[in-house]
Amino acid sequence: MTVPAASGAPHGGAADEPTPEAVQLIELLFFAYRDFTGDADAILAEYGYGRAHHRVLHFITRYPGLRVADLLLILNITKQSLARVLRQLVEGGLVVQSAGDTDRRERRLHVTPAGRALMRRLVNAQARRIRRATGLSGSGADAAIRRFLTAMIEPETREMVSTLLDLPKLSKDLNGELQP
Amino acid sequence: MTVPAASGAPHGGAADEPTPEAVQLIELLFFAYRDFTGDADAILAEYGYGRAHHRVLHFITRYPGLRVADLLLILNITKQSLARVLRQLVEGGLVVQSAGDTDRRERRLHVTPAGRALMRRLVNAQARRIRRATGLSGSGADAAIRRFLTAMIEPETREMVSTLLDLPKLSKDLNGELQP
DNA sequence: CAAATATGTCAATATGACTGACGTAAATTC
DNA sequence: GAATTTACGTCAGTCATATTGACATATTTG
Repeated sequence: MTVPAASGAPHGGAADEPTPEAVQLIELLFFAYRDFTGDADAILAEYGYGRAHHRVLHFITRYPGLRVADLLLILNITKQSLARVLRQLVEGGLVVQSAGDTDRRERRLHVTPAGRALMRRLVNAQARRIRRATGLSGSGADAAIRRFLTAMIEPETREMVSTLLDLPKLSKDLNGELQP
Repeated sequence: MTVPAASGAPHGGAADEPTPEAVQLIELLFFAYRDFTGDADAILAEYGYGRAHHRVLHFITRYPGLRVADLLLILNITKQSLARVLRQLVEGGLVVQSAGDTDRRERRLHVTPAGRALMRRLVNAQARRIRRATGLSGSGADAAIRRFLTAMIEPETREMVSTLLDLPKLSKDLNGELQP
C-alpha cells in the first residue's frame, strides 16, 4: 500500500476535505510570499533594518499621523515589540514623533524625507513584482485577486483593512477613526 | 512643494511608478498571509511547535522520502536551522528517518501516523480558509489566483515549484529529481 | 483629586534564523 | 586501496523578532 498522498487524506471523505487545488494554493502562497518579502528584505539589509521596520514604516507612510495604539492594532503585536523597532526608526531619522494636537499624550507618527526615500525604494521593488504578476495573470485578474486576498483576511480584521484601504485620503485627520 | 522622493520620480514620472492598485495589493498580501498562517499557528501552539515545524512537516508529508538536502533547497534555509526543528519532530514522533536504499548516507524522511494527524488538522484549517476565499471570488477565479501567485514567485524558484506541484505522484521515487 | 488612558521601559524568555568550524560515515574517484 | 567528495550532524555564538509581566510617567477625564 502506497503512502497516502498530499494531505494524508484517504480521499473521498468528509465534505470538509481539502481539495487538491486548495493544497496547491497553500504551497503557492508560501513561495509567493517568501519571494515577495525577499525583494524588500534585500533593500532593508543595506540599512541594517528588518521586516518589522518595513511594516512600521509602511503604515506610517501610508497613514501619516498614526498613533502608536493604532499601529499596535494594525500590526497585532505588543507595544514592547513595537518599541525597539520604532525607536530605531526614530534614531535612524526615518520617523518623527510629535505630541497630538488635542491630546498631548499621543505620539503622532510621521515619516521624514529619508523615511520616504527608503519606502519608495521598497514599494517600487514590491510593486514591480506585483504589476508583473498581475500583468501575467490577464486583464480583470486584478479584481479577482483583490477579492481573493480580501476574503482570506479574518472577517473582523477585514473591516479594519477595508477602512484603511478605502480612506487613504483621510490620513491627515484619522483621529480615532481607525477602530471605533 | 513636496519632498523629492527616493529614486527620483515625484509622481507622474517614470513608467516604473507603483500603481495605487499594486500598493493596495501589498497591504492585502500582508494581512491575508498573516491571517492565513494564523490558522496554523493556533493549532501548532497546542503542540508546542511553530511555523518552522509546519513547513518541514508539510513538505515531508507532501513528498514522502524527501532527503534533508532537498528540504534545505526547498525551504532555502541552512542545515543548522533545519536541524533543531527536524530533531524535535523526530523526538516528538511525527517524523521518522531511514537510510536511503541505494545511498545509505541519505536520511529519507517520512511522517508517522501522528504526523499525518497533525498535518490533517493544519491543512483542513488552511484549506477551509482558501476554499472560502476562492468561493467568494467567483468561478474561474481559482486559475487566475494560481497564475498570480505563480508569477509572484522568483523565476528560478518557480521552476522548482512547478516541478513540485506537477509531480506530486512521483513522491515515492523522487530520487534526486528535485534539482538536477 | 482620583481614575482611566497613551505611551514608555526594564527584565526575562522563546523562536527561528544566521555564520563558522569541525566530525563521521558512506560513496566516488584516482 | 587510499584519497576525496558527499550527506548529514553538531557545537558554539550571534541576531532579529516576538512574547509575558511589572512598573513608570504624563495627561486627560470624571
